[in-house]
Amino acid sequence: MSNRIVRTRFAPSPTGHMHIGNLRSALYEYLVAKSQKGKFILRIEDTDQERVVEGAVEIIYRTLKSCGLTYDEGPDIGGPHAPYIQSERRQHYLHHAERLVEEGKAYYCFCSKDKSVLNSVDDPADNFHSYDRSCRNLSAAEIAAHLSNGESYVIRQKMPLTGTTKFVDEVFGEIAVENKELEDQVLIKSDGFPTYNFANVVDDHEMEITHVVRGSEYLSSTPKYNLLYEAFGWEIPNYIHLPLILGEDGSKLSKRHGATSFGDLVKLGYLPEAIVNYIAFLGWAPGGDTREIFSLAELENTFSVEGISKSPAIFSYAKLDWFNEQYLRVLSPDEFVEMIKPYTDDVFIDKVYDPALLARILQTRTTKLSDIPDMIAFFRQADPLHIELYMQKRSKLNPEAGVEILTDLIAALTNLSDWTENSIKDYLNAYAEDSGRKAGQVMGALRPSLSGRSVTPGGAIEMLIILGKEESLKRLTAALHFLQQTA
RNA sequence: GGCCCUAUGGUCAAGCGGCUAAGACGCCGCCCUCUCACGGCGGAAUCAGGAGUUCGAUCCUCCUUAGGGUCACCA
Repeated sequence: MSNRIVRTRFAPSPTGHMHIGNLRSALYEYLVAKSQKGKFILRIEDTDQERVVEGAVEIIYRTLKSCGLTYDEGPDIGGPHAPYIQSERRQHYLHHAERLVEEGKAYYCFCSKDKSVLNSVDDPADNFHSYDRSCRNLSAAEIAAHLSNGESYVIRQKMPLTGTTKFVDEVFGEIAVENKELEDQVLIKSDGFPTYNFANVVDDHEMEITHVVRGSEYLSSTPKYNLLYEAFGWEIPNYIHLPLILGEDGSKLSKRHGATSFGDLVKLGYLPEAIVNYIAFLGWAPGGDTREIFSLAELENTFSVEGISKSPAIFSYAKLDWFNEQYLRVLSPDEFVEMIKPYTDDVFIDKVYDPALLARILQTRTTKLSDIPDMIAFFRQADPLHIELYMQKRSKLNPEAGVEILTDLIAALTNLSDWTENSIKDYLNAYAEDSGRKAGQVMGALRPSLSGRSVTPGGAIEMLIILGKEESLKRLTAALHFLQQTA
C-alpha cells in the first residue's frame, strides 16, 4: 500500500457555484496527491437529480483551471475509469447493492419516504430517532408480495447492532463510534439512483482512490463508509479530514458572511493566485518556515499532511486582502496595467488617459480590483469642493493662501508649454521657493482643487498629468472661483 | 438531545516535557513623505478553567466550560 501511487479525488456536486470550503478541499486533495507525485481526479457527484443545475459543471472546470488545479482524470478529459460523472455510472451501483442483498448484508425496504424522513429530521420534541428497521427482517414471501404489487423500494444496508467501528484519520487520529449509533443507511434510492454515501464508496473503490480528503463534517459518518467497504471486502482508503472553515462570527461559512464562492471573490477583484495562497493557509501551516507567499508549485513542494490542523479556521477577509495586495504589488507594471484596464476604462470611458501613469499610482494602493473605480472616480468628475479642504494645519494652508497660490499657478501653468512630470515638478518647486512657501502647502492647495478630495492616490503632479493641461486648468479656475466666493 | 471533534493573542498560527511562548494579518506609535499608500523601525496583545502524571507542564491523562460537526431516499 505504501508503494502504491497516491490517488485523490475532488468530488463536488454541481450546485452552481464553487464554495470556498469546496475549493479548499480541492486544493488539499490536489496537494496531497501532487506532493507525493500522485494523481488528482475530478469526479462529478450528481446523484441527486432534483438538484442538478444548468452550467454548474462548467463552473467547476473553469474554477479549477483558473486556480491551476489540473486534474489527471476527469469527465472532460477522460481516463482509465471513465465515465467520471455519477449519473453516467448508474450501472456501476445497482449490482453491487444487490450482491449485498444476496449475501444478506442489505435488504429491500418498502417503507414510505415520509416515514423515514420525517422520523429523523428535526422533531419538535427535539427527538432524533432513526429509521425503525421494520423491513430488516421481512420474509421472502413478504418481499415477493410487495414487489409484485409494484411497490417502490430502497435498498438499505444492515448495520451491525453491536460493537464499535474505529479507524485512524491522518489528521484527527483514532475515531471510534458505537455501531448502534449507525442507522441502516440507504444505498439505492427509490428512483434507482445510489445515494451519495453509496456511490462515493463504490466510485472511490473502482477509481482506486488511496486517500480520501474531505471536510471534517464527514468525520462522524466515516464509520458507515467503512462498514460498507468491509461488507464488500474492499480495502479501506486512508482518511484525511480537513478542519472546517468558519465565518467571522464563528459559525459555518455561508452567504451571510459575504462573498463565499470563488466566483464572488474573483468578481470583487481578488486574484485566483491570492485566493489559493490564502486558503492553503486556512488550516495548514508549513511548520518552521515563516514564509506565507507560496505559488501553487511551491505549495506542492512544501505541503505535508502533518501541517494540517484540527481546529476550525475563521475566514478573514482582512488577511485575504493582504494576500491580494502582495500579489498585486509584485506584478510587472505592464501586467498591472492590463489587469486594471477593464476597471479604469470604465471610469474614463472615451477620455484619453495615461494608463501607465495611472497604474503607477494605483499599484501600491490597490487592495482589490473592484476598489479602483471609487479611488479614481474624481478623474472623471471632481468631488464637490468644501472650504475645509483648504484648511490644513500641517502645511499651514488656509483659504487665503489658497487663493494666492491658485491665482499664481493658473497664470503660470497656462504658459507652461512642456506639460510633463519633470517640467511641472521643476516649476512647482521653484515656485514654492520663490514664494517662500513649503512645497506641501502648494501641493496641498492643488490636490483638493483638482480632485475635491483631501486624500488621493498619487500626488498633485501625477494628477496634473493624468487630467491633462486643459482639464487641470479648468478645475483650478473653478476652485479659485469657489474660494473667492466662499472665503 | 445522542454521538463525534476542537481549544496558544481579535484572526491565521509555530511549538511537539525545560523557550524572555516564533512569525503573519489587524491595531497603535515613530521614520520616510505634497495627501493616502508603499517601505523601514518599534509597541500592546495568547497558552479557557480545575485536578492529576512528572524534578518540571502550552505540550501527557481526566473532568468542567465554551465552540463546532453530525444524526436524510442532500452531498
